[in-house]
Amino acid sequence: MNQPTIQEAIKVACSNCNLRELCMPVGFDSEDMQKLDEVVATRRRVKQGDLLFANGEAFTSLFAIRTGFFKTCISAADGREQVTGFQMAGEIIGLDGIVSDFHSCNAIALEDAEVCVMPFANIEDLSREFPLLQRHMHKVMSREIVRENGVMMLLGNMRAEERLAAFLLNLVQRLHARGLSQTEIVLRMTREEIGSYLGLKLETVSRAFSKFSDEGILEVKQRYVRIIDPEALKKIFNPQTYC
Amino acid sequence: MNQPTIQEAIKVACSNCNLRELCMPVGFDSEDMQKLDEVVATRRRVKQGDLLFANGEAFTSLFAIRTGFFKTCISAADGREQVTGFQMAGEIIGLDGIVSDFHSCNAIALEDAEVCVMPFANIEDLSREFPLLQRHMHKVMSREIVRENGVMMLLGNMRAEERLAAFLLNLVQRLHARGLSQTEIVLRMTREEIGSYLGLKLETVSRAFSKFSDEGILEVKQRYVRIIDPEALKKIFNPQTYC
DNA sequence: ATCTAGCATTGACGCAAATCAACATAAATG
DNA sequence: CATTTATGTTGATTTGCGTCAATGCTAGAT
Repeated sequence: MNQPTIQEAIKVACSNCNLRELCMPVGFDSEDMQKLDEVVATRRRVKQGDLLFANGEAFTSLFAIRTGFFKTCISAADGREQVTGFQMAGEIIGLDGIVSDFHSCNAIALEDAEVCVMPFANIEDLSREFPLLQRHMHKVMSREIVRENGVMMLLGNMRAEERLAAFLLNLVQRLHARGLSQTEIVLRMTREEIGSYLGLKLETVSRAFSKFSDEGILEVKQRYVRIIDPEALKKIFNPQTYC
Repeated sequence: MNQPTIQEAIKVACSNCNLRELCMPVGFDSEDMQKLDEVVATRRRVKQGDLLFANGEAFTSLFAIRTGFFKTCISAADGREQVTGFQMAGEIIGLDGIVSDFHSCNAIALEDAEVCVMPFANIEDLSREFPLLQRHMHKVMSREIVRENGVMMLLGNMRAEERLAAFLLNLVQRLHARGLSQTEIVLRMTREEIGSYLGLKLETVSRAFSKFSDEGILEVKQRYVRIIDPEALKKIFNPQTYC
């Protein structure tokens, strides 16, 4: 689990990457885009279940996910775990490490994955040269702060079914932005991992899925989920908007 | 409540500010420090109960707190509120606005306060010029991400008394870093605001205070709190570290 | 000094989710 | 193929916190 994953010295180019609009700022001419390719040093493959980085590990790079699906989690001294996020293609992972030069969470691949390794020194150097990149990085970090604010609302104020509805709506929205279905999901995480993220036990997550299924809102077959009635889901997520 | 607070055109200098080590990077020579003063455009006073900025308001500036105490909170469509943080002197507030150019939370002064207005354009311009400032801003944002990760652990995994213990320990630690007592606090927020931050109802917060008081861990008189037994508090916050 | 409004404390009771437990299903392995 | 292991579902019961309600405390207003 903890052995270093293979560093692959394949030079890759953001300029040719179909995920560029997700990871990188827009508005560059092709000449600047060439220079921007320098943020990515290498790619790295991470097998399902393996760590991309671990709590306590030295921070050197951010990672842009090319393929695959990750979870980040922190654990208390007594072993309790909290999943702090699920990350998919085009998203940036590793921001937690900047403040102390050490990572403060574990990033684990939930399926075989490939990431672009972006040494943070490169990012900072190029950010000083390219205001568009600087702005982009600021937005990436601010977006993460705002996302976590939303999770706090979820954990502090919502009941189990509201949390699951919010989670599913967020997930399909992000998948849809990547060209996937708005209604069909194959979950990459277990009920326990969903529960950890949502501050619930796995049984409660399972029951909420079953309830939604009984009510005709979802079709659920283990990891496969189809949203039959998205409006009903939105109504559960935020009742007041609809009543 | 919502009328704009007075913009004061007092030119102030970070170079002479006793909070500089909290807000600003260290390691500048006096010449660079002069240029760095340009990040702060003006100061602004905010009265107790008034908004520093509001959800939906255009984002233009970050704010460094000179004096006073703030809360930030978000509210759902149905009125449920979540306090996302409490901020004190030397801390930076407003990072939520960067991603969308609009603030996504309310920042409310819990006591009369004064802030340094730092137009974000100034920060970005000077960050390109001064790597130390650039690094500092990245750390400020990363620190906020890591803080929120910790709050997620709190909200997702901990019981009421653990949450309150964690909250109090965090508060005294930050106050102590500002030269105040490690053991005595005068809370700036109500039981309801503490509860909102911790995902609890005000009655539960009050009961936890009373329990700690009964057990001889705290002395509690309304907003005044004295920590009699810090070790016991740490033990509650994280049992496994001590057993 | 007295009144008032906002905040805090405490008790009784109810409920949503946790816990405990049994079983079902699917994927992994020999 | 059968067997093991991980994951998921469902039911019965418990419990920690929420809800509702009454009362107390304190600061500021008059």
